[in-house]
Amino acid sequence: MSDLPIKPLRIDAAANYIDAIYRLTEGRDEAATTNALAEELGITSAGVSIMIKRLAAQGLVDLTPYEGVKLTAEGLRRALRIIRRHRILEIFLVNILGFGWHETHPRARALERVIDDAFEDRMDEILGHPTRCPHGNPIPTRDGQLLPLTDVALTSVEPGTSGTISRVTTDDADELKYLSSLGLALDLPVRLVEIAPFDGPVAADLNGRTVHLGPRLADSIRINVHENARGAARREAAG
Amino acid sequence: MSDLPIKPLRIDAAANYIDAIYRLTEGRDEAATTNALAEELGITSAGVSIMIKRLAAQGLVDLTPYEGVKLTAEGLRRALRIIRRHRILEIFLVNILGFGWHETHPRARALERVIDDAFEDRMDEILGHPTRCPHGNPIPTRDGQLLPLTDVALTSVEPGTSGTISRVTTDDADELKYLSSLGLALDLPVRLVEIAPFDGPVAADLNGRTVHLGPRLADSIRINVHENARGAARREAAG
DNA sequence: CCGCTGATTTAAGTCAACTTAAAATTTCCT
DNA sequence: AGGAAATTTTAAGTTGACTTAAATCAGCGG
Repeated sequence: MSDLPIKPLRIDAAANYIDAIYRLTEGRDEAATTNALAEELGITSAGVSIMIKRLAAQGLVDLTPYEGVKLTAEGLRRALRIIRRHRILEIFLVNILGFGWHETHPRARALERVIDDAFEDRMDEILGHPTRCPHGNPIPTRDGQLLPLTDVALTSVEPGTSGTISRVTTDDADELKYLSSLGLALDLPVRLVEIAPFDGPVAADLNGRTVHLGPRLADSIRINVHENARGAARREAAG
Repeated sequence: MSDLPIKPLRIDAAANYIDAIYRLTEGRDEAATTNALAEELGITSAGVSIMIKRLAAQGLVDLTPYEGVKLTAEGLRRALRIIRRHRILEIFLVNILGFGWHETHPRARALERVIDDAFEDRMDEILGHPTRCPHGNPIPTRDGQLLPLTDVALTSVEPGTSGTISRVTTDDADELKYLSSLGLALDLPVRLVEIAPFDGPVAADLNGRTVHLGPRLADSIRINVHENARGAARREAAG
């Protein structure tokens, strides 16, 4: 009649921070600032300040006071374990449970900190070892390897450039829902038509139909440029 | 980039208590004592004493000081919601994820307090609206109905009585593992051969083979007695 | 290079859910 | 019924993860 006491009733808060720091520093090489973390985690900067000191003491982050934090090798290892779990869960929620790609994020977030390795492995196997999440983000391997991304922002290429939708970088449910209502999905062919000036709308040819997106939303769309594309990417992929 | 803040970093402790109280009072009509709860939850009786007062203030339990607690109607409703979630999760873990029946309990326990109604409904649907968990316990309906059990303890029938294994009431992984290693599974035909005196071993014919079990373990096996059984049940089903 | 602004850190307090130790209550035994 | 033993409750302290308010620091504009 006895089970595991489920002793720690509080969820490992460190994982929350590690995870947030990873998201904030992903790609760009800068440190995550206290304020940015506070915003991301929805708590005050004072709280963050205290907590990151504890993380630093545990060797999970490198802390430069009044500067910000970066993950240490160990911190990064942990972050990638969580990211892997998160993304596999997202695929699981979509492929097995039948949720839409806009319904996965908070659920995966809640689940990722209670499942164990065996659970992760079963999902991975059932799903056929997926390599990316429903939004196109690559899934780190168990030992923390992450495929380098070759995609670029839709808004970073010359008008006329065509490619394939590789990734969507927003987590926002409403935005994702709207995008799929436009018929947008991974691996669809897309061609940038025009970017209106002064933060104007972005026109793109999506699988034959022309859609118009606000600049912020367009920015979250990543594409792999076709080999024979007419225009060239203006800059490298970001975040 | 923002998600739900996952604000309450602490898991709803009340659910833990409700759940434990249900398990302790299931079947028998007595109140759950402070000590029993403390044992079940792995905390001190002092802590339980404080907490159940809070639960009482919330109208979830009826508290008689120095006596114990019983669930109120509302408390029972909540307990049954958790139990339902738990048992559906167990089926899910076995049927979809491929875990053994001894590997489900702690995992379902961890998961049951982070999934939402939609998740529960998807599982229920995918599983074809199962009516019992892998250990044979009935699954409450969404509105808290629970099928009355008609099974009795294997150790409560006259030697010679035959029936079908309906349920196993232990949660212990090792015990469950051992039972399945003996070839025991739900719905198998079984016949009580003999109960040795002085808390002696219990001999049973299990699907043709005779197995010998310690009295405690045998006690956790429930059977539905065959209509044409030679012996009659000695007492009603318990716990 | 002085001072102001905004970001960051420290200090001190809160809250839930515990803990240990002591006090109160019930139960059991003769 | 009387008193020891067991159980339960109260009191007071601890812990983790916050909070608000005050103090400190970086960085730049003039």
